[in-house]
Amino acid sequence: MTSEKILLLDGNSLAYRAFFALPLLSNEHGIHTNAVYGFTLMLQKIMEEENPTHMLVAFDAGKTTFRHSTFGEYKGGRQKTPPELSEQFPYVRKLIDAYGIKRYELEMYEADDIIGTLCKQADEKGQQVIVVSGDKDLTQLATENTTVYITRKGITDIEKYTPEHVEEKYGLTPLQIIDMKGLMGDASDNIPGVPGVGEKTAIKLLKEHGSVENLYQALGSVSGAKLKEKLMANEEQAKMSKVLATIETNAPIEVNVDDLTYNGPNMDEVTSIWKELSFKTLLEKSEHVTEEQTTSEVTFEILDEVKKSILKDKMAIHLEMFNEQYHTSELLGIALYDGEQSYFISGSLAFESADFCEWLGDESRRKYLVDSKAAQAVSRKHNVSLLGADFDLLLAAYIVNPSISSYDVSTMAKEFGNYDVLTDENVYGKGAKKATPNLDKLAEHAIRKAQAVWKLKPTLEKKLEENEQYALYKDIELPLASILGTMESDGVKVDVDVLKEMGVDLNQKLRAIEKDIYTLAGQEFNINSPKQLGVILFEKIGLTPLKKTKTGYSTAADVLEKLESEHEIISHILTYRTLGKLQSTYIEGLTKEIHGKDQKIHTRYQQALTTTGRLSSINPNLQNIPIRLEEGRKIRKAFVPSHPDWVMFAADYSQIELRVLAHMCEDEKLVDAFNHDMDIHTKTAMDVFHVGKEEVTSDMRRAAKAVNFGIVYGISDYGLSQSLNITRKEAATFIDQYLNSFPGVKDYMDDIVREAKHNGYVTTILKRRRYLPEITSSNFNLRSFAERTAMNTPIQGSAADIIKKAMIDMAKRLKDENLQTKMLLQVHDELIFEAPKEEIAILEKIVPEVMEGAIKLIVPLKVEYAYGPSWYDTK
DNA sequence: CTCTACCCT
DNA sequence: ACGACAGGGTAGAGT
Repeated sequence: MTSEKILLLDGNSLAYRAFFALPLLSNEHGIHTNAVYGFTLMLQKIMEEENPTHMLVAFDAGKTTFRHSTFGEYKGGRQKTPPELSEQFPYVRKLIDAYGIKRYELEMYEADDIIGTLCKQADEKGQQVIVVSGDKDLTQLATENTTVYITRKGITDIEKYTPEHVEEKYGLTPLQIIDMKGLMGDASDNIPGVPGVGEKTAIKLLKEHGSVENLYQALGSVSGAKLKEKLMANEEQAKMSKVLATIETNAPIEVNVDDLTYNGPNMDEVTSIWKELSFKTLLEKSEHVTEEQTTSEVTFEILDEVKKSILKDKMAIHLEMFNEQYHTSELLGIALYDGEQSYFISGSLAFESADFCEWLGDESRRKYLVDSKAAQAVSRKHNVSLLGADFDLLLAAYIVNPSISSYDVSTMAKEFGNYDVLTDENVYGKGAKKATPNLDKLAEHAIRKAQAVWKLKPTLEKKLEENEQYALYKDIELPLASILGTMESDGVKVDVDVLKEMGVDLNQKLRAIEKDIYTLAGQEFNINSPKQLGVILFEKIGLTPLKKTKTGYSTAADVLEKLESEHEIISHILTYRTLGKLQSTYIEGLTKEIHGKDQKIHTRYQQALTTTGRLSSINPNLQNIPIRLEEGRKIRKAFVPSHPDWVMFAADYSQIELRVLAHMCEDEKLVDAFNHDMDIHTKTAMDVFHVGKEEVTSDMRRAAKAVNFGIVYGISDYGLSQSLNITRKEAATFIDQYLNSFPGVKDYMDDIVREAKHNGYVTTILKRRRYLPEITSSNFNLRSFAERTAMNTPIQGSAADIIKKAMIDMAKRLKDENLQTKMLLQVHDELIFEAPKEEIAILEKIVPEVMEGAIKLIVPLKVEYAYGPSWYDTK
């Protein structure tokens, strides 16, 4: 016989525990979810750890139980179950059913009694049982075969009561727990016990006499007159209390242990409940663990070569890579699907076929792809240009909803109703275990992706049309993908020697500062460890901690700056941090990313990641190369043109976000300021402080600048007070003054929040959307965040729209003018090119022209540019 | 893997 | 009273 393990759960008790252990969470429909959530977490954890073969969740049925006939006031005076909890019980039950777990309740009996009865049955047969509850009373059920798990604070933290553990904790046997309850009573169940006898006395008495009955027989020998008197006066009550505390082990239940077989969950049902309740974390996790997701079968052919006859005018094609770093990753194979037939060809074999390469480069033969930028980059690596990319699943899904958490094909397919793609993790494994599966499995996986692309195309295109986003998708994102791919493949040249020299210099400086710090601290320690540093500064040296983090003292730069005058060590630490950051992230980090073949860095732009429509840059991130401080800015000297006698040419939009704001809110003064090309921060200072241009001090301008930034981000007095280092009150006054000075801005902010509440989303100039379900939340934080997002996203997102359009226009213009100039980088409001010197003159004309003309606003766009022998010199 | 810190627009 | 300004990426420490 296989070893059986029976898990019995006290549903009511656990739901109560979860409810009070967790904050009152609720989903977007206002249904409270904390008890269900906590219950689920606990359930998941315990099932994973115990692997039970049998399971049951017992519930209390109704208010009256057989115990009430013994004692009418049993459980009297108990608080009514809060409605926020009651409303969750149906979900708990639904969830248990979805998990395929039996549940049971019985008129007149409590969950304890059902559990007790089943325990006894199982125990008699010698079966292993685990009881889970939040109620310590159940520890009386512990036996050699039965362990009782009681939740401690929280819900997943568990204390395991074996008879030994009971003995250890109380010095009693599990059955004596009942006697203990009889003597001491239980306030929560309104069991009286003997007044004046608490846990300590009860245990002492029971150690001596063994049970309530024996105690009363030997009452004479009890020491202490007062105690004896109390016991004597309450004999009946003590005996009744013991009866009340006794869990019934012979309840007339209609289930028996064999009915409780557990066969695993119906994950579809479980996840659909999770979805209903918005359990995002669990949903995400489940995608990683789900083992058997896929259902339908696929038939396919594995080819050794690509024949012309299989290549159609419209095909889904997927290039399966080992990892997402497609510039360096191995191409594992190519899947093709024409709506009927599926093919797979291993590795880069396909590129050996002239027919295939010709088909790939034929614009009139339409390709449907998962990620056209990656596919184009890989093709380019094989010296073929992929043309005719007609559908890009990644981009389409991103435009439809930029908040989707992950853009692997499996997730996207699921999001839009196709469940037939496995996750990459599922196929390859994760972490150190990641490996390419056998050919059949690999082919099937790739083909499922190609098929998903084919099947999802109409769904997504329809959705894009409905949302009036087809143009954004087709005329902006899709062509931009090709341009970005080219920029990535072209890469930017880096002069390693410049980095190396800086590295040596930095290293020297770091060693010196390190020594100073150790001397000042009086000991050596790891300066890079905030924990160790905190101990040194705030315990050893005795500085006053101004701020704390979750885990200890905050040693963040803004905190340390305030302490700078207190001790000499602080400024050294700040310098050490600055230089250390340059060394590790930029000198060492960038050096690692230089490709040996061409001495270039090929970053990857993530085109479907940010919720606002911006790009992001990884491996490495070239959008955060230092500029603010001169020491860091020097890093830019390493970024050079890839040909001698060429220059770096950089152009950036001036105040693009504030111009977008002016366009959208149509505030008279703001629009006017840009139409007259005024210094916007000075102008703001003039209006907010009611002074003339000449009277604006540098502090006033600085404050105005911070307010302008704040406005763009969806301002709060707290945020502004932080950036200006002023009190919240002062910040609030500033904001009020600003909004009074620019009433159009105030109206815009109010309107956009109202619009977001009404539609559930906000949009940018090119109809990019961001959904904000939390805008109606009753949780202050969630709602406030959504409100700020509503104000910020149209501004940041529209600015992103503009530069994306500019990049497309720019690429076309460079081609039309037959220039050699290459667009290399995009840094949100800035484009960086490399150009032969002869082309500088024309760039000076066309770059501003194209960028400023990308999208017409009611205020002009302004572009500034500079060029020089390195990126550093483009200032 | 999470946290802290710090770099950018 | 509480919370605590938008969007990102990377490195190092410590669990």
